Amino acid sequence: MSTIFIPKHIHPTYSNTVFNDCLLFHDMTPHELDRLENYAEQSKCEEGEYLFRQDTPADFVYNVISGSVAIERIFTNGRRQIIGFLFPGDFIGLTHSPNYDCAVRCLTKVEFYKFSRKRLNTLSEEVGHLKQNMEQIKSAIFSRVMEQLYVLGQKKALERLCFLFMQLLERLPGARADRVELYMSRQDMADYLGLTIETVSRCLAKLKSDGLVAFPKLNHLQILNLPAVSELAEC
Amino acid sequence: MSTIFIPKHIHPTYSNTVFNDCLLFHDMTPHELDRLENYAEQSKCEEGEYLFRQDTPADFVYNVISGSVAIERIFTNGRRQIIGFLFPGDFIGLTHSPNYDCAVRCLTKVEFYKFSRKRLNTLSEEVGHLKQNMEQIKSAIFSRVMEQLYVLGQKKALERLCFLFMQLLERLPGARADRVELYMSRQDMADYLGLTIETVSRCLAKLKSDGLVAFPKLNHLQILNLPAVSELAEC
DNA sequence: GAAAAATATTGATAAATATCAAAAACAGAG
DNA sequence: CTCTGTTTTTGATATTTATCAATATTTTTC
Repeated sequence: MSTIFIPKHIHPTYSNTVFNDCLLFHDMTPHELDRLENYAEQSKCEEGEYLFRQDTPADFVYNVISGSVAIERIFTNGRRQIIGFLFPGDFIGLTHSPNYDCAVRCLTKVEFYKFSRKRLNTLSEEVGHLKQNMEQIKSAIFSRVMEQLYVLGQKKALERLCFLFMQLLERLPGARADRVELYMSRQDMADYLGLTIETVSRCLAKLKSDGLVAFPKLNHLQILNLPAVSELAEC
Repeated sequence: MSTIFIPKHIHPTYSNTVFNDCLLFHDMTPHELDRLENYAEQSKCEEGEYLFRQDTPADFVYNVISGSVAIERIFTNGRRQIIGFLFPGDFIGLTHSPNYDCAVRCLTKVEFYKFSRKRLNTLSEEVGHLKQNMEQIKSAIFSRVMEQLYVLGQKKALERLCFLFMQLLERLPGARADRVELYMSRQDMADYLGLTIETVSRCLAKLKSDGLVAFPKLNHLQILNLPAVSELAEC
């Protein structure tokens, strides 16, 4: 598996124990959660910084507490493709390879928990739920990447953007149709969707003039006509 | 994880035990291989038939002995995206989800080994190598899918075709630059590369007229200028 | 082996997107 | 608040790819 962990995630409540409600730690007993908590180290990273770089030792697994990151893959010719965006609750780094095969860049200030991958693996041998949950997360991630293949292979620019919007609406904790915060730049959107920044900009203009969306602020998206945007995204 | 298993694979020699040299069964003792052999059931499937369909119970893992298959994913609107092609030595069906998330269609007559997924999982608990190898295969597959994201997101039609050719050259057992058998139709190539059949056809014509490739027969590709094709594929 | 069916190629044109260039909007520093 | 640098938008045009239609080739059937 890879470094990317993008589970379909219901926003965790970190109230009691830091891991409650989090998909990876679902169904675990209080005792098990306590043990896990001992393994976690909380830390943070500033906007623009990298959590880790491609081809460096994959020693840690991360769980995003707050903020957003972009998963980037650099290719031989130096160009990059953004593989996905991750948000609070999402996991990063559950790869099997010795090195990370992607880089992770912070789009905002990011708070996260950091686990030793080795320890997490050891623990997963002992705690049945943990292991099963890890597998489930991987399944979900792979499923999402396959959907993205379809998006890049078959959809038009406008549809790709709507797809991104729907994805953000579903995955950003606290997002509502009238308030979706876009943490990434237009260039990031372009690199994610396989478009140029100009095409992204023009599609946004079109969606605006058609009354499907509005931008009270540059990075604050309002979806005015959800059925229409959803329809374009599915198509 | 998903149903797709596309290990970077050195053609297995099925001479002594059927599993020798096969990535999944690498480093296993003769005793372990014997045990595994008991779990395998050999079978075959005709061209055009499906090994399995999307959203059906994922009860078996397959290992291709001979022939080629296409991994297809059908989306809500009924359109399909080909996720990848599999060849001798490749594994299919090592998903974690209860159902397959892709369909597998035979491009040719296909011979394969069939394992009960449950049994394979049980065995992987006991045989360290097996489990590790399974993880490694998944890593490789995921890595490949990410590369494909880049291909669909960034490359032009001509480059995508060259990418496919290089992939076939590397992965088809026995393929050489002057003899790459294309088991898929032009439509399959198009659905894999996110193009139309006409664009595929025109790109082939261009590559031919530029002297980079030749087609002694419709599905028999000769790469005449390997550096040039490789260059286009990387780019 | 000839006819029919399926698949692939080619042509003309339209649509979508990229490219290059300039203007506008925005964000941060002082 | 104003200046400066960056990001975004818009405009004009070129390139790429899709679409629709016709022809050619290959495969299948009898």
